[in-house]
Amino acid sequence: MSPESPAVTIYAVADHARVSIATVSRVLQGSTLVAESTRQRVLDAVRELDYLPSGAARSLAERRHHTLGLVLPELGGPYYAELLAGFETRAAELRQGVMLVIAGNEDHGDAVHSLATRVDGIAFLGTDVERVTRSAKKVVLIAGDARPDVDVISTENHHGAQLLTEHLFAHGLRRLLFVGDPGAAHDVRERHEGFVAAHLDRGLQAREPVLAPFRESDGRRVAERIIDGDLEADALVCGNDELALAIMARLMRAGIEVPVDIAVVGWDDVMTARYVRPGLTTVRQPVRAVGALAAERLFHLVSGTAKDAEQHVLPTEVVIRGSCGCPELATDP
Amino acid sequence: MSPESPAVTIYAVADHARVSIATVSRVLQGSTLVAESTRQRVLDAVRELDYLPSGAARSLAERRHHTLGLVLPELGGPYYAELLAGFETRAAELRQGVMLVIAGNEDHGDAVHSLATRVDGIAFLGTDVERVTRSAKKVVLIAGDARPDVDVISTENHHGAQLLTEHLFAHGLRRLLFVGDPGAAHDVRERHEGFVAAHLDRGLQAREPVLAPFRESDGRRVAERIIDGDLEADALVCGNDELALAIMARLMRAGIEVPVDIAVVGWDDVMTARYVRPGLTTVRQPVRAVGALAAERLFHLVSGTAKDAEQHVLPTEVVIRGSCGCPELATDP
DNA sequence: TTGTAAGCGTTATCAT
DNA sequence: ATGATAACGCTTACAA
Repeated sequence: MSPESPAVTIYAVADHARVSIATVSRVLQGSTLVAESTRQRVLDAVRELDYLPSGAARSLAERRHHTLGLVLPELGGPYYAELLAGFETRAAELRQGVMLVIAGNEDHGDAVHSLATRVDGIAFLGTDVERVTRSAKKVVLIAGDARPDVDVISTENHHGAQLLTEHLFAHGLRRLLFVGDPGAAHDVRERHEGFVAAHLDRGLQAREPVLAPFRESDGRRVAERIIDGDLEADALVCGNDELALAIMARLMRAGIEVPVDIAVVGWDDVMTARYVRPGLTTVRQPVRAVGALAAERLFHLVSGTAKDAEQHVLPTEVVIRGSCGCPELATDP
Repeated sequence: MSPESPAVTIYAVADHARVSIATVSRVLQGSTLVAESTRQRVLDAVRELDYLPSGAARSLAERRHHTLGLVLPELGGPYYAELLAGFETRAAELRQGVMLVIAGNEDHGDAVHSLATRVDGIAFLGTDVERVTRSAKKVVLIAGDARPDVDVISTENHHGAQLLTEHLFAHGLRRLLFVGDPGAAHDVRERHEGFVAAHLDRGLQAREPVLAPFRESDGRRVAERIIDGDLEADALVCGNDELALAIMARLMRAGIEVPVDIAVVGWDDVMTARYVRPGLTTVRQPVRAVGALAAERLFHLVSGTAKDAEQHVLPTEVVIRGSCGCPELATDP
C-alpha cells in the first residue's frame, strides 16, 4: 500500500500465525505434513498480511527459476506473435514463467546475457548457434539449422516449396523467380532449395533468386523492377506473404493482372492472404505448435527429463487460392 | 557443458582470480574503485570459467528484480503484438527484463500471482482494477477505466469515434449501426459513447448496438443478418477491423456493394485494412507508444521516480479509405 | 584498493 | 507435527 512499507516476508507470516517459518514454507509448498488447524492459521495470516513470496529467494534456494526465455528477432507480422502465444501457453501449463527479449533492439547482446541469468533455459529464433551454445544454459533452436547436438524445432520448408513450385509448373508457367534472401535465414534457404529442386525434377535450371528483405517496401521495389521490364517472369515465388502481398498490390496498381499476367505465391498464410483478391496462394505453418513444442522441449531439458537432443520438423500445408492461377473458391473469409 | 556440472559461482571466479568475492562483484558492477590489473584478472577468470551470475541471488540481495510484468488477455491480431513490442523495447532501453503472461489461458489467476513474485511491477491490459490493485506491487493499467489512484495509459476513443461517425453523416448516411459489445471492454464502450455523442450533436438518436464479439466468425454472422434483411443500415461502425473486414467480405460475396449499398468502418488499422478493396476506413492508435509508455511509467513507479499516479490518453487518427464512401486514394500499399 | 562479514527471503535437513 | 538452522549466491557496509 504505502510506497515504502517494508515487504511482508515469510517471517512476518510466521509471527502472525505463531509458527516457525519452516511451517509457513511447508503450507505454501502444499506439504501434507501439517496439521489442518495450523495450516488454516497460516493461510489466514497470508491473506491478512497480503503476503507475496519473493521469487528471487525461492529461486535461489531451489536453484530453479521456473522461467523459460524466448529470444525473437522482432515482433512484426503474425508469425512471431503466434509463436510466442504457443510458447507462453505451453509454458503456463507447465507452470513456467516466460521472459521475452527482442533481439532486434540495439543492445540485445546485453539483454540476452542478462536474460540468461534469470531463466533456466532459452529458446532462440534466428540466431546463430555458436553464440548461443556456450551460454551454459539449456537451449533450443527454432527454425534453425539442424545440428545433432542441440534441440531444433522447425517446419517443413523444402518439400512445401517444392510442391508449390511444381504447382506453378502444372499451371504451364515456366519462367519462375524466387523472391527473398536465402542467406538471411535458414528457413528461407530451405524454401529456395525446394524451389531449385522442383526445377531439377523437370530438368530445368532455376534462375538466381531476387534478393529482397521481408518488408513491404522491398516488395514494392521488386514490383517496380518488373513493371519497368527490368525483371521478367510469369510467376513469383516469394519468401513470405508480406512480400508477396506488397508485390501483388503494386503490380495490380500498375495494371498488371495477377494471376493472368503473372502468378504470385507467398509463405505463412497471414490474415490478409485470404482477404485480398485474388486470394494469395501460400503455405501454412503450424506456428503455434512450434512455439508450444519449443517450450515443451526446453522444459524437459531443464528438468533433466530429456535424454538426448531431438530434432523436430513439423509439417506444412500448401493453401491454394487464386493468385497462382487456380479458380478462386468463394468459401474463404 | 556436462549435464550436471555444478554451476560456476562468484566464489569460483574469486578463487580463480585470487581475489575476494567482493572484488569480483565490484568489477561486475562496474565500480571504479578497482585496480585495473585486478579488474583484468577478474574479467579473464569470468571468461575462462564462462561465469554467469545468478539473477536470483542478485535480485535477492538488491531487492529488485529489474523485471517488468505484462499481462495480456490474448495475443491474436496485431494489436497486442505491437503493444508488447513497444513495451519490451522501452523496457530493454531501461535495462529491465520482461515477463509475459497471457491471461486467457485457464489458470491465469495462478500465473499472475506467480508473476507478481518475480517482477517489480505489472502492466495489465483488460483486467478489472480491483483484482489487481491489492497485489502490493506497482501497477499500471492499459486501455482501462480512468481511476485517479492508479496509472492508466489509454488512447482517445470517444473523440475518434465521434469524428468517424460524423464523417459518415457527412456522406449523407443516416441509418448507422454500431457493431461490437460496449460491455466487453472499456475502450469499446468509449467508442460506442462517441458514436452516440455524434448522433446527439445532430439531434439524432443512436440505435441499440449490435452486440458481437471481435471474431471473424461473429462478423460473418452479423453480415448474414443484414443479407437476410434482419438488420437494416446504410453504414456500420465496427468495434475493430477484424469485425469490419469479415462483415465486408461476407457482404460483398452476397453481392452487396461496399460502400455503395452500405458503408463499413473499423478500428485499429490492421495490415489487411489497406490491402482490401475498397480500403477500410478506420482509426489508427499509437499502440507501440502505449506499450512503451506503460513500461516507462512502470519503471518510474518501481524506481520511486514517479510522484503521483498519472493518466495518459494518447491521440488517435482517423484513416480515410474507400469503405466509408470516399474516393479511394491509390497511394496505399 | 581490497577483504570480511552481515544480510537478502526462501527451501530443506536435521532434530525434537 | 513442528522448530532451528544451514545453505543458496549475490551486494554492500564497514574495516583494514
